[in-house]
Amino acid sequence: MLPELKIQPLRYVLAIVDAGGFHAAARQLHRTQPAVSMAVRELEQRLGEPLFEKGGKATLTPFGAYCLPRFRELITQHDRLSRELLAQVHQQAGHVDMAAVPSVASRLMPRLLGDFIHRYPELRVSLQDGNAEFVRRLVAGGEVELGITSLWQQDDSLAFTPLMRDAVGVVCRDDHSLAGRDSLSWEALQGQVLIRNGTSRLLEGTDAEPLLVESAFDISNMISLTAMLVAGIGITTLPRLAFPEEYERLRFIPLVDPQVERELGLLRSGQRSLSPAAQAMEAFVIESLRPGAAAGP
Amino acid sequence: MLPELKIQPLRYVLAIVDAGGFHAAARQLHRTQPAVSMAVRELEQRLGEPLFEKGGKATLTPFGAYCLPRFRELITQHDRLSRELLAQVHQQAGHVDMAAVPSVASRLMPRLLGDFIHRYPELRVSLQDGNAEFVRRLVAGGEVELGITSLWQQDDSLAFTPLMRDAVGVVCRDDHSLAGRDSLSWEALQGQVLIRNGTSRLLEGTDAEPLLVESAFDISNMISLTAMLVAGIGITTLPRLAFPEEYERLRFIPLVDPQVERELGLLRSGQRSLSPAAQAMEAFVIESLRPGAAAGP
DNA sequence: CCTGTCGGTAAGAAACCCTGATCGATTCAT
DNA sequence: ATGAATCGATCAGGGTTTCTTACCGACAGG
Repeated sequence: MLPELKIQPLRYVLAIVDAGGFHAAARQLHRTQPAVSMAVRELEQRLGEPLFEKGGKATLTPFGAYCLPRFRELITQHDRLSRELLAQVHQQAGHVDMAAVPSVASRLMPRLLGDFIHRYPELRVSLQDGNAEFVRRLVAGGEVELGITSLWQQDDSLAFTPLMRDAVGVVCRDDHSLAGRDSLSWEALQGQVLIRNGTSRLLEGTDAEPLLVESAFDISNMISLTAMLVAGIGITTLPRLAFPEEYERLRFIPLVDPQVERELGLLRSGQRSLSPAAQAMEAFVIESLRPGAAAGP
Repeated sequence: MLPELKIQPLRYVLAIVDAGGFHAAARQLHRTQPAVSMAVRELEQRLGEPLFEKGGKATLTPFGAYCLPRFRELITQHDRLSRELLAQVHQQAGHVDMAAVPSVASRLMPRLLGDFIHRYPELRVSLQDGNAEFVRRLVAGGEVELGITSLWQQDDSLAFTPLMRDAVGVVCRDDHSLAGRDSLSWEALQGQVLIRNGTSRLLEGTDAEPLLVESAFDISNMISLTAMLVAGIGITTLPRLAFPEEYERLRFIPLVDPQVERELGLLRSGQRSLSPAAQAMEAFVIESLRPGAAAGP
């Protein structure tokens, strides 16, 4: 029912009008004159009405004059779309939705995102933060394309690229009896008031696991946790990156027996592919946080 | 530089998404499945980025999801244009600019335009009126597509289709000495106070030409002319159609010696072709005002 | 394990679009 | 006038695009 208008013949019509003839148009279109003639005639009989007068010169019919601005409009919209998609593909435009665990979001991302938007000034980034499970769920559900987190359980539908290892240590106030140590073994912590937090599960399955059953509190909120530590109510364990260095009275002492680490990495969907902007972000993150390592599956 | 997006592959993408698969889409597009697959792949490599995930099912990539509404938008605009142009061609939409001499405009056009818009309810008409020279100039200059007028001088660049002959007669007040006659010869008018008007040139070149030199007035405005006639100041000659029948005191007496007629017809540009709407009007006018005559060159 | 459905691939056929040569008409200069 | 130049139209042909037919491998459900 509806005739399919192809873009190119419409361009020919515009060219004929503003070049003032079929020959001149053909020249500027890098086509031969018959190509232009035939394309126009094809278009005319598809519309069922001539666009140019038959006699001699290239003059628009009234119908042609009616069509002209509309052709121009459709071509403009086509070109706008084409340009826009190309910009997306070439990472000169676009948007990345991502998520990270709080320690990464607050300690690594500010610098990283600053560098990123310096490298890709046209791209936009949205960052959410939440615990590892939250990040995993956002990535798995497609609500964000990338997550930076530690991986608890294996998931075939998600792809995890390790970026860095983050050692767990003990955090206490500077006047605590352990505060002067360079390193600790788990036995030294026995009998201490241990405050559990969201990262304490890292100790599960290690020699230090017995400590967890002794812990009196379980505080997931970081502000509350630091408040309790500063108040000298107890001690806790945290990965190095999660240790809030802005509190002068808190000390971080590495745990060496057992050595416990979390592995931070980039999480993405295993089946869904990435938008061009997210591809740029993925490569940028890997390059930034894993210096001297090539990307690989 | 810019890739040319053809409309059809975009349609394929939409169909794949809302049919939920390549096979189903191919069915509803009346194509085979490989045709759809290949068209999509062609589009993908033209964009430089896949639209659908590779593995198994037909799932959009994030880039594909980004493209989808934009494809839909471009297709919508294409179809809107296509539909609109088709409506123009099929005379289901459009606009006719035309002009007519005052007698035609006031006596024939109201009825004719009423019938026309009843026949073509979607079309719109603009009508200007003015003397024959004015009408001719509008048509020649392309400001209107059609004129209904009498033709003074031949003009190769204009096409004139005769519609009706309009006999000239004498107009006088009902108490005038000639008012009772059924017909008149020019000699009977000698010695009368003759008022010239815009149509008096019709008498030039006829036996009645001597009357013109006797005329005391030359009044082009119709209101003024009728006022003078009603006041009994003189008589005039007018074509039948230009005789203002709404004035009860005025009489029209046919001039039979010589028989003078003007030929009213449809005027259009000889080189410029007509818009579809104007074509409809042209045919309608010819059919309405020249009953029982087929259209000719 | 077989079977139906999915999408991808290969080869040939049809349609499409372009080129090169040529034509008739018009215009312009001689 | 008449010949040259330029205009757009036309036609045969070949190269590309885009379809169809036939077949493949992957996967899911009975």
